[in-house]
Amino acid sequence: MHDIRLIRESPERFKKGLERRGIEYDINRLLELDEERRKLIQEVQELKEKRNRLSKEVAELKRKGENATQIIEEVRGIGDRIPELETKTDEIERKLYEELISLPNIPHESVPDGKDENDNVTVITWGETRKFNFEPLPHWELGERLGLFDPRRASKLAKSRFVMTYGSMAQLERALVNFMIDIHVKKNGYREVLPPFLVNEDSMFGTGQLPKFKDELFWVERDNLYLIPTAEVPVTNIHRDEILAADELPLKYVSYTPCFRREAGSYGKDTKGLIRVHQFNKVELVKFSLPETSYEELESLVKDAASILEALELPYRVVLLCTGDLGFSSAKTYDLEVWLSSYNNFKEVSSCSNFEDFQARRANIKFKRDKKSKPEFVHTLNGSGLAIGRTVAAILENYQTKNGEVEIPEALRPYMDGLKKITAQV
RNA sequence: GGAGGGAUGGCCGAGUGGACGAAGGCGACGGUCUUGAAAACCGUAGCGGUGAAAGCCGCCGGGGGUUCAAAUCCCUCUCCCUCCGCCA
Repeated sequence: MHDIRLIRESPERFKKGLERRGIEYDINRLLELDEERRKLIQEVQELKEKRNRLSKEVAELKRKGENATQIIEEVRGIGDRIPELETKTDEIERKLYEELISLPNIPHESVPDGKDENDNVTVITWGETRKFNFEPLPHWELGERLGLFDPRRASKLAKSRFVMTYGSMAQLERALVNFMIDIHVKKNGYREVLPPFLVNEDSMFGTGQLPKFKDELFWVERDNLYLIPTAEVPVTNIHRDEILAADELPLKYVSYTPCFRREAGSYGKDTKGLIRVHQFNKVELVKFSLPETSYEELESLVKDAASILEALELPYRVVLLCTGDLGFSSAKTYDLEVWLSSYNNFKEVSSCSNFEDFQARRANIKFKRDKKSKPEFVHTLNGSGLAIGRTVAAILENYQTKNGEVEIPEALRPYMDGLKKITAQV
């Protein structure tokens, strides 16, 4: 959400920011509403001031036992006008608010201009993509042939786009969760948190999923709760409506949760395997930062996420999203993409973003530089560290052997009871 | 699901429609004292809006109402707690 005062101060900057996202927006509408709102507020304030003053006189007279009917009559007239003006003010404020919450964040200056994902910029490529001396299988075929991947029965249990794994493939998933959390806690200095998987409307609003992206969410109507689409939602909202101390920043959390996404409008895309499903596991990194260091924090967030891929020796690249591909709440985003032979391409396993104060303003998360100073909004950041299902897919495809088995990356073996290879029905 | 009880500042906790942004305590911060610390004593402190500023306005869970005037009265919603039932 945007700050109307900043827009008022530098409307051109704001307008250009939206234009970079390809949004033509009539900014004057905002400025007019703002103007009108402030005029009304001042008028109401003056009336209230008068009413308060006269009411005090009434109290004074009554205490002395004197007659106050004359003043009471006078104040009554003022009192009648106030609700009228307040209704008008509320109406305008509502309109202004609706506008402000519906506009996406402004891209950071370092974000390249572009129309869509084709204009994204690759900034790092790491590792060699594997050359196979046999025809490699996609991960879903590997999994099914091994008898460890069962999307058909998962559809029977729930619906299509749900998946199920058995045995060492299920264990691999669980191992990856522990492996990733351990690294982020022990090496990267994050604090582990296990949050609720269902959250209320306020939380969904705070991180920007509501009201715009309701169709993407699973909703439990009876209790008016939403299944989280990412741990970003509960974890960022941990500090909703709080004022933090500057010396406790940055706050760094790591969180494992399942994620639930309706994937509305993605019919026919990535229909096979673990790439696009309604429920998947993810380890998420969330930071609360000082405004002046948030872009350094973004860089280290990317490194933290990438350290997992390096530990697993999976080839990846880091892509800087262009203005046209940037998410609604983000000011700057790097995607980490892992090599998948089935796609003959890199596929996103992590998305690391700096939201600046966009979410903090929605969720009302502030900090104070010291006791006396005025509260300011923090900057929030998050990134997957990593998406588990897609990492499983990447391990299967990158570590497959000629006979359709899968080697387990060295670093992961301690988490797999020392198992070196996934074989049929294990 | 049934019955009852609550929601006041960072925390605890008073509050008779008018002197209440709100007693008192704890905690916090600054100072005095001290070699240092503790104790004691003195002092300072909420959030938002509006305004160039002084100031003004609003905020006692949310929303609405009564009144010249609401933390206080009325309506409504939400959340929390206790007991019973169910349950990993």
